[in-house]
Amino acid sequence: MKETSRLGYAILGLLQMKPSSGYDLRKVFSSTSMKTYSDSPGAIYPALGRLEEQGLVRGTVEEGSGLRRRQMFRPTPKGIAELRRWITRPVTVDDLVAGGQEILLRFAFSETSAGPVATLQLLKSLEAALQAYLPALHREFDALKTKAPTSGRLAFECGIRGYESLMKWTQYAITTYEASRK
Amino acid sequence: MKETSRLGYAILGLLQMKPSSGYDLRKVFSSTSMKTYSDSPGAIYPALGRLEEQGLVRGTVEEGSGLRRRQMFRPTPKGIAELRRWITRPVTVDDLVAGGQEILLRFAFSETSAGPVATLQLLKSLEAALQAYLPALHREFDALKTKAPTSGRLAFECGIRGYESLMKWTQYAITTYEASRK
DNA sequence: TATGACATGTAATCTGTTACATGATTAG
DNA sequence: CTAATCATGTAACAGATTACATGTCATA
Repeated sequence: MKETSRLGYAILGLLQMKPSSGYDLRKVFSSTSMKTYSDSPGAIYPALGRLEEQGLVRGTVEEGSGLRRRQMFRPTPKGIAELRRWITRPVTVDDLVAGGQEILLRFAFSETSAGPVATLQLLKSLEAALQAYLPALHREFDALKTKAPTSGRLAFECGIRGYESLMKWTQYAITTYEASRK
Repeated sequence: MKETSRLGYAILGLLQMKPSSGYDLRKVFSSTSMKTYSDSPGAIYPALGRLEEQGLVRGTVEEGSGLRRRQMFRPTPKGIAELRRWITRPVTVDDLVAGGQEILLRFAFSETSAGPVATLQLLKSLEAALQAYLPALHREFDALKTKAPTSGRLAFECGIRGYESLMKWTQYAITTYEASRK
């Protein structure tokens, strides 16, 4: 079985929070802060089709009296399990290099989909991955510092700051979660 | 003429700093911190081919005595002009939403390709875009704060912190640049 | 001489973008 | 009645991934 794309997981996560039609999903993606994902019908309807083929979601046409034709999608038990599997797998350095967007998506759905314990585990896993990655980045920066032009050096610093900011957020999120569990 | 992809500009920028073969480029992309871009031959060689078709680079086969067959690529004048055009165009909010990776790439090449004045302009443009975007993000956060679950709220905060960190870096970079110009 | 690194490429496939197409329903 | 919005899709295309294919050169 082929792997599910990031858009696929984003859709699966949204459906798990609230059954929706393709059009509903488009609205979510086009409204701010989820703009990273495409709101184009040419992306969403095929993605829904693939998820349905894989047995992760099921669509049912609504036939209310005066209602427009509208297909509501819901995750199947298999879809819910797959979503949880994706969310709870450990964070790797590759996940970080890829930009952290996927991790954030996993985190955003983790509470409703996998529960607070799993959420905390995800955060700890992220912290561990960052703790492993940051020193390597610093070493690389020290090596590059002398020979690169100013703009290259600053660009690298931007990346490092980004990861450091992510680390601070992670620790803040862990604290918040641990406080709310008491 | 079709638009050049991000990978295309990354290649163009690297070639402008140092003429390279496809294999050289793969090594740059596979070695740390440029891992965002694909180091697979199936991405790089076609990308080089497209750039050559568009007249932005030119490849010449090296025929040194005992050397292996090796094609070195260099940007053409047209390629250099196109790179500068891409670097110097103003930063939009859409650029920010897309994740800021493209902006960073533009910045990384800006000094060698467009000069320090253009680099400073790019940074100022980025600052302006952030100044326009951050208040909107905060408003959206306030609206979402009450109804979203903890994980959703925290995920949003992560995004905001990222942009704030980027803003601080931008201001730091501007200061650095202005100081070095004196 | 066989193994592994260097170096370049192609083919199948998947995903997403852009643009177009269709029809139902509601508001003015 | 007509325009806008709701709602769903398709078709052509571009770009990337994966896996495979090919051949050169150094070295053990």
